[in-house]
Amino acid sequence: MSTVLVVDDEERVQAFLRRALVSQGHVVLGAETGREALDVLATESVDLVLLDIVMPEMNGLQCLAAIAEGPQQPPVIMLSGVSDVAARVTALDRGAVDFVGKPFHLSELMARTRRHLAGGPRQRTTDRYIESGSLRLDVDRRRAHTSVGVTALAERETALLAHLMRRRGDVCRRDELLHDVWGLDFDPGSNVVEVCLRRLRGKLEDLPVETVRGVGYCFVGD
Amino acid sequence: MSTVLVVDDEERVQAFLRRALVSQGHVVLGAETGREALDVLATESVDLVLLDIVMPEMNGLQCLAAIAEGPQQPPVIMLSGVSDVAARVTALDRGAVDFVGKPFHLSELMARTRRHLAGGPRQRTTDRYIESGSLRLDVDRRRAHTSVGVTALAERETALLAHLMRRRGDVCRRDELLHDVWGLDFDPGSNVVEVCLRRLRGKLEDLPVETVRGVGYCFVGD
DNA sequence: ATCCAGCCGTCATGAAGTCGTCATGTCGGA
DNA sequence: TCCGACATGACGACTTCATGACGGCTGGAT
Repeated sequence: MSTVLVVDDEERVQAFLRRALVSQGHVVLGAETGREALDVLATESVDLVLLDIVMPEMNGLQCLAAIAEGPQQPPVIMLSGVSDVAARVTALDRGAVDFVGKPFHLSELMARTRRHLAGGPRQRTTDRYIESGSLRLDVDRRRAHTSVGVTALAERETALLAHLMRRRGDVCRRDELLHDVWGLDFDPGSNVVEVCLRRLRGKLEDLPVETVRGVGYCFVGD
Repeated sequence: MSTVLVVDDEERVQAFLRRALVSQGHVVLGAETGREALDVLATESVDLVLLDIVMPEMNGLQCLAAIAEGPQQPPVIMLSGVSDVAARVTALDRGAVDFVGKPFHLSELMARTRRHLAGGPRQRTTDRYIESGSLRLDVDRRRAHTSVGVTALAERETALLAHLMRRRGDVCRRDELLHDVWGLDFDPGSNVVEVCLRRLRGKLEDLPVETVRGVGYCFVGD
């Protein structure tokens, strides 16, 4: 996956972050001082740096500046126990991509980590909702909001509707749907697609999906 | 879902931000001048303001000061094309909760938007209470205050509910909960999560937590 | 030390939801 | 009219979740 460098002089924080990052599938490098961090960056390819501000010898802000001069400039997320606004501004000004105060919630830090790693597994947050006219699909929660009300959808139904809505106006061929929604590269010889769409139509009154005989289906929203 | 007011005199920036925010499920109001923004704030309920600094007529800093005098004081995130440190410090000193330089990464701005709409980590880390609708969780004393009364919760129950409430609106995956609430990086092969949630549901009538089959749970309070 | 109450993980079992398949009905086009 | 494609309703295997019960454990009170 990706390589993350954790720079913190506290042993426990190091271990804590390492565990969390490893469990997310990342390779984790550690450094206990700014200088050590720069050494690592000089030799290892790093995709993201988590950098504590308060450290002995060379503090995080100095280290951040040094990283900006170095051979590679991975994104840096600053960690800090102080909620000092000035430090935060300085850090962001000097090129840190994000700033997280300690104590932090692990999930939040992990979310930010994912966000700043190129093509992270959770870029999907941007298309959580798909809208068209009066219909809004919440892909995460699998709910369709219509003018009538809110309807819960099954996973497969959500995937199918999301696909059709993302390609609104285009005709989605049957084999395309089988490939993208069902992950099948062949025709199962049954009418799965029709049945799934039928269930959608049953749940959502006036679903703007029309049948293109012999080809597939087309979402015709706004 | 929240209401966000975007104040920027540039048409393109407005549209750009509007699209991004709508896709996150927010209601978006627009204003092209500071005065217009104040008018909106006088009549509409707004949860967050994105405010450009450089504007004709009344600039962002003046507008910020005026907002602080107004009927409601929603959090304000300042946007600015200038990288002037002084402007940033001034803005933050005058009560802006965050400062983002243009050009900005959309994902970063959205992250900060979400953060400040969710109640902000500045308070969150120290916040003893987590509230949502008629439900209030006292994290320290492990008590849930509802419209019915006060209920004592166990430690694990409190941690789970706190996590779900902090991420209200988001679907919390099972493995995420195991990681953040139980500290497990692997699946114990049992139904701990379900059982713990069951105990919460047993103690708190009408707990607004819905299950997303095959994924996890989602707190759906206002 | 002993007992008791609450916490919390595990398990067995039942209920509910998911989803592919099939049989049959219906419709459109040549 | 006939054929093929789609619509529809039902069924059942399967997965996942909800639920109640059990027991080890711990900390406080007796």
